[in-house]
Amino acid sequence: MSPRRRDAEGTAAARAERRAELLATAAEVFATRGYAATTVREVADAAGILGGSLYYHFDSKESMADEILSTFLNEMWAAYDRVLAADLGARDTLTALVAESFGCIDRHRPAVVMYQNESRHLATGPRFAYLTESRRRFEEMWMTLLERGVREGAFRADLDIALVYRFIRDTVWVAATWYQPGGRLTAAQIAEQYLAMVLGGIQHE
Amino acid sequence: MSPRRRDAEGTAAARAERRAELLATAAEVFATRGYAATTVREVADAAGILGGSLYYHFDSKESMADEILSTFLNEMWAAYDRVLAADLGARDTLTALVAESFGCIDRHRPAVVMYQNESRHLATGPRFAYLTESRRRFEEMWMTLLERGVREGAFRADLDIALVYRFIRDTVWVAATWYQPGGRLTAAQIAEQYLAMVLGGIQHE
Amino acid sequence: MSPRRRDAEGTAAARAERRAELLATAAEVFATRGYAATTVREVADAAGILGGSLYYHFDSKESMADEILSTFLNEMWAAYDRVLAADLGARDTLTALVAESFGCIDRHRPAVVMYQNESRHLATGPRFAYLTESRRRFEEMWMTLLERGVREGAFRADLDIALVYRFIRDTVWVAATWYQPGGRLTAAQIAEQYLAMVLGGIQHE
Amino acid sequence: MSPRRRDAEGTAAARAERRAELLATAAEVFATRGYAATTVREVADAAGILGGSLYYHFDSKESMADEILSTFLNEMWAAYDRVLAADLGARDTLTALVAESFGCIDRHRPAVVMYQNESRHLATGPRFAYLTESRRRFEEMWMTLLERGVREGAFRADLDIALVYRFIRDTVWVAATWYQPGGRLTAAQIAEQYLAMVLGGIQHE
DNA sequence: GATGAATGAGCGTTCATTCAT
DNA sequence: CATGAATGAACGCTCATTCAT
Repeated sequence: MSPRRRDAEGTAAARAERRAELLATAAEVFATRGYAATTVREVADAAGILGGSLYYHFDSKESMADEILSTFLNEMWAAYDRVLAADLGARDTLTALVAESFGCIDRHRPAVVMYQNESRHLATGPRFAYLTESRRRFEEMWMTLLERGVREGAFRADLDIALVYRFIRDTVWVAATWYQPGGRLTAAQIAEQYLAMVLGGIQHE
Repeated sequence: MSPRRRDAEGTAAARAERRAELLATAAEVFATRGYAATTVREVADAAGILGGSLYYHFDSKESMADEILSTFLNEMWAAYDRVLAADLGARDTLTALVAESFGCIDRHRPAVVMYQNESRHLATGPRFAYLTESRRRFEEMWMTLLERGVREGAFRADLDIALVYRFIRDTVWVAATWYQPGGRLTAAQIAEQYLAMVLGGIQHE
Repeated sequence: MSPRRRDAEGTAAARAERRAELLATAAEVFATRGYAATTVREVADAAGILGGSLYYHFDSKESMADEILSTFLNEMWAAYDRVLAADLGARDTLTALVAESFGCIDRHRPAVVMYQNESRHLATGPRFAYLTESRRRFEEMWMTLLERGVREGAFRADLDIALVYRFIRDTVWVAATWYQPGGRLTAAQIAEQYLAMVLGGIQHE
Repeated sequence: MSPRRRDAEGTAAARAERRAELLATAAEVFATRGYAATTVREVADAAGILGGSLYYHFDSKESMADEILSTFLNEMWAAYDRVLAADLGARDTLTALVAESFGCIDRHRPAVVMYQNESRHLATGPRFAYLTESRRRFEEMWMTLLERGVREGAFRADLDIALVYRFIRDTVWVAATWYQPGGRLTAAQIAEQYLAMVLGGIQHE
């Protein structure tokens, strides 16, 4: 590897790293204060630079949100696709999907919070069409799984499938709003408990 | 009762009715677009008047949010207090609370959505201290109930109580974001299904 | 005419009048300082209001430029079309067109200056496509007239027509940059002298 | 000449050449987009370097404009002074001045366009006082020439001298906005035609 | 000579709010 | 009660400029 090549890589890598740093900061602030209510100056303050300086790295406030959300969704779908490719039974697939979801919350908490709070509003712009598409695919995936589970006798047949879908979806993702990495419970422990509740109910038998 | 008195009451009643109308409109728009992203003009447009005219009825955009949220919370607590006063067993109390919660969603859907999306942000101002207080009381009420339920043998003892609390809280309230009055399922039917899931789990036994 | 009708008309008229006032001010400032170099606050200062207040009347800085230029061009073409409809000989048509042009300069001086200085730059946006179209029609009209004049024996045949076109076009319109309504010479007097020069040359015979 | 001396000269010459290159690029961009509307980055892009790098060569955007305009004006006045020193008759002086002017347009087209479009605006700063002074001298020179021409019987006496001055000035310089070096007509041919028009008029006798 | 990250003033624009009518 | 013109603070963003490397 020539020194020039190494330099170029070093520069590009440093740049990417800085972007990632700034995006992590921005995601944190957006998640805490809300995207619309957060000013670009607040993000910059949190990053220790001036408002205008953010525009050296990003085109716009919107493009920060875009990059934060798409990075998260890409990783989420990669994880989901691995689970689906494993071709497990309905119950085990559900278990694995919930576990992966909590893993995403663990690694992308601010992005998940943003997704919860802002996607409905952001999705109206053409730039965020992928949010709508992701939501559609997500619903499709879960509905298919739940229907299969009922067919296979793994899940109760007396429940409204669409309602169960929303029940699980909301239950899992809203956890991002209160989950704290490094808190009393790990993401895996929370996933385990959630699965116990969702599968078995909270009632003593 | 003198004619003057009656007039004054008529005027005051008309005024209150107009306020309520405007607040219902505002809540709808705030819930749809998000409080921060909604302009006063959008609220006024939806009400068929001009932006400035809202200020005859309300001090500020914030005071609209205040009135919307406090009206909802007051009614919610009145309903909860009636349930608690009935002194039922843990399981029946839980059932009644969930039913009442879905009733609130039915009657105050936009306010509940606002509460979900904005309360964290709004609660930072002193004017909205009651949001924090309500959240505290809510948690206290549910934790007490769940602990009692475990003690009484109504609920499973192997679950993390704090997690169950959040599980139920989120499950119930997030429903406001998709619930449509007059849709396929009534609020009561949704409540019933939710209770079936929460109590019994989705797994076929 | 009902009082309501009269009121509505009065309001609409007052509004249109205010717009016209503000546009006249804006045109003056744009012409003096240059469109790009003029800030919205400078326009507002000249109008005695605050920067933001302009946006009650206009969508954007660009829409002010648009309205100023299109108003001027519409009137100019109306005048030109009247001349062309009169079906005069080439010499008299040229005389009448030059006279009307100076009339436009007299009534729309700042707009003409803006057109001179900014149209090339503004015309790149789709909103100002009419500037390009007007320029095309203008050239076509003049070229046709000059060719006819040569054919009819009214104008010299030894000159490059395209050059004569530019000669006249520039000569006439650039006058807007120094013409002062109410100055030593009226627009009509300037037109007369210009015609004498253009038609007869400055050389003593 | 010592090697050191030769190196220094070589360096200084190379530096001056790079400056001239960059100024030519800058003038082109300023003329095309307008000085105020052109960003330093656009100039740098056109030169194939980064925005900040221009500041190694120039103090500021303004100093680029300064150097472009003063270089042009210095050369123009050198040419004019040569003409005036020849002590020709009024008609021949006018002919020579117009020819030299078109020569300037040929060699300094972007600078002339900038001068046309921006000098009024730039001249307000003290740094560009020479623009005002040049304009004054220019007017003085032409007015003196025209008055002499009328006295000598070379030019018509029935025209307003001040108007004739502006007529010629505008006619000549505005040509820079459409002249293309290497186009259908050379600068000398355009000058010839312009002189034919200005001196003899466009009318057939 | 040139880079690239940052600065900071200022821009066009928005919007909650006021108030004379 | 409502209008509509205006306010003024703040916003997202731009850009001439600086400077360590």
